[in-house]
Amino acid sequence: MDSGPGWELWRTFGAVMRAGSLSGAARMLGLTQPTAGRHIAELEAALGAGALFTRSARGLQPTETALALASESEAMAAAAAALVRTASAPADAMTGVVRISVSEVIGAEVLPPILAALRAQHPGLIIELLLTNASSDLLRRDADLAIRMTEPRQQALLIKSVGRIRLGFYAHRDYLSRAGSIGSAADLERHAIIGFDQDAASIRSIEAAWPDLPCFALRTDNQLAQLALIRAGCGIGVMQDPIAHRDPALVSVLPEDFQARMSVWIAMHEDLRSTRRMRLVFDALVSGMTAHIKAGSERQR
Amino acid sequence: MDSGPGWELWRTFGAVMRAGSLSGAARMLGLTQPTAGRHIAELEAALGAGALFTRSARGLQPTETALALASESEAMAAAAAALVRTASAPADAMTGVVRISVSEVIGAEVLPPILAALRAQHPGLIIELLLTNASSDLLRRDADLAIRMTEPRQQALLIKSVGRIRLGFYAHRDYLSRAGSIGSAADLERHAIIGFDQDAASIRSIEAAWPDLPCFALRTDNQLAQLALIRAGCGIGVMQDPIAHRDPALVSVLPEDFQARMSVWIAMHEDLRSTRRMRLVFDALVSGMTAHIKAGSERQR
DNA sequence: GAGCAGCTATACAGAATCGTATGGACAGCG
DNA sequence: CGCTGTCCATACGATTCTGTATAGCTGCTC
Repeated sequence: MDSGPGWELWRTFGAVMRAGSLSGAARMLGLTQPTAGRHIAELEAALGAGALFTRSARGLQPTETALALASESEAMAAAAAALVRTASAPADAMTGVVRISVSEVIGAEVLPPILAALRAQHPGLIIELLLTNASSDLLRRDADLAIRMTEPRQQALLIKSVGRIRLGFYAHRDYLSRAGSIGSAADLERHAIIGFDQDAASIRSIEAAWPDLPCFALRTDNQLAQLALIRAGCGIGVMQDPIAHRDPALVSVLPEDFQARMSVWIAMHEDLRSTRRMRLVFDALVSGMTAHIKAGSERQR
Repeated sequence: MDSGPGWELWRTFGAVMRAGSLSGAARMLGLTQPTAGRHIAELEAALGAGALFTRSARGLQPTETALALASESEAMAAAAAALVRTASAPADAMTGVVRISVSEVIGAEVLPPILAALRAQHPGLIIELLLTNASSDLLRRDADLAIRMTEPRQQALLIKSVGRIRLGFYAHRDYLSRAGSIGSAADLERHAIIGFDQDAASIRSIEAAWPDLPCFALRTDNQLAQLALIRAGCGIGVMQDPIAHRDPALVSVLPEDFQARMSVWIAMHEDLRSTRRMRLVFDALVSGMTAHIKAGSERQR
């Protein structure tokens, strides 16, 4: 039985794909360039599917065959990383690594206090935050846990719905006193709206929710920057109610005309159920996010 | 940057998990027992999460920590196997390995002629058939393509619906002439019904479709055995119309009272789109299954 | 209880792998 | 144009890893 080429070869293959050169890959992995070169040569010989790369003096360029392997190679790397995480502590311990995938806003604005409380109780926990708006793959184990705004419809995932976050338009009161307050939606024409730049999906969802919105005056795809712009009094933008309500200087704009809700789920791979720290963090995220959503329904005093 | 333990160590870890012993794992991988033992020891040292196995004179028993790693380890092995498959030929060639996951009935009764025609056109294709009724994981790449009877609701999958297969009750004419023909559903009480033994999901779906069915007289979870029993004249059972119609000796029983439809999808991982042979087999499955379903709507002559 | 079969652990020699050192090629820059 | 930085390919010595051989343990069978 031929069990294929050595797995170490696949590791350097992945590194070469990402680095674009043997030397770069060797630096990544703590090897030397000749070793990386030997690995690739051995891999090509073992596969017998022709060359994987075309060598040049400024690096290795992947052939079509190598490109077809790219995503699968990353999946293997993700699996290896997940193994290391899961094995970072005994399964029944409250120590070790947990990797959480969340959106930028949640990760920067909502999670820190939740995680702080969690780590105060369990100092051995190590949290890795993967801040990305593109939903990374839980099944592929790019992360152990995830907070999702779209319902994960996949088997093999442990899912808990925690409610819906209210969204609204907000502006700093200094901005409003400067640019003039707003009585009706028609007044928005005179105002600076903060929105997205190129993120087509977000733009479309905003347009779907509020079709008669004037076009964005300030554009960025970075949602944290949007929040900062609002707080700095640059204009009017979309904000989660619970986040806005923390700052008394932020004023809700046309709360009747512009509101939306965003459902929130916490998801975890089923296999992690028996790993105690994963379950612990899962429960902490559920209760923390529930509290966060609840805070949004109360106005600041 | 510490990039974790060597991937080869994970490979022997997986083998030890499956074999239950160092010696068995070594035989699987073409290594020797001392090497396997060294690998595990090195892995335990590298992870620092305590022992992965408790050694005994009759093998290695996984600890809870090791059990938590089992499924992820298999995912890594699946990724490695998928890499070997994808790299078994140049991406633009019509040769190489394609692994298909299908149900036992489809795999044994429907696919063979489709695959025969395909291989006649492209002799370089190597087909691996994974016959399992439990839907294996496409995202985890246990297989490259799959024929599914439930709609795959996952991103990153290329899905094509090919229609619905009609199901009905059938019996061999010899059986009916021996046991008496059937005029109404009440007559079924006197007859031998072929059905499932322990497969709770299948039993429930049958009961949902035909609530007033007498209990099964002949039981097996192996659907191929069910077909064989029907063909041998043992009794009445559920059969796909297109399969039944091939054999003039099979007679439809109460076609008005007992009928159902089973939707069929062909699914493939998105990443394989650019691999030409995968696309080829995908298209062949689509057209082949479409033809199969169409054949079910015509009675045999 | 002796014998057998299966397993793990250890010692040591051989083989495969790796790193160092070097040469050659190419692109960017002053 | 020459210099520099980066890259790949090759040769050779050192290290690491692997396999063989052996001892010890356990459970089963006769």
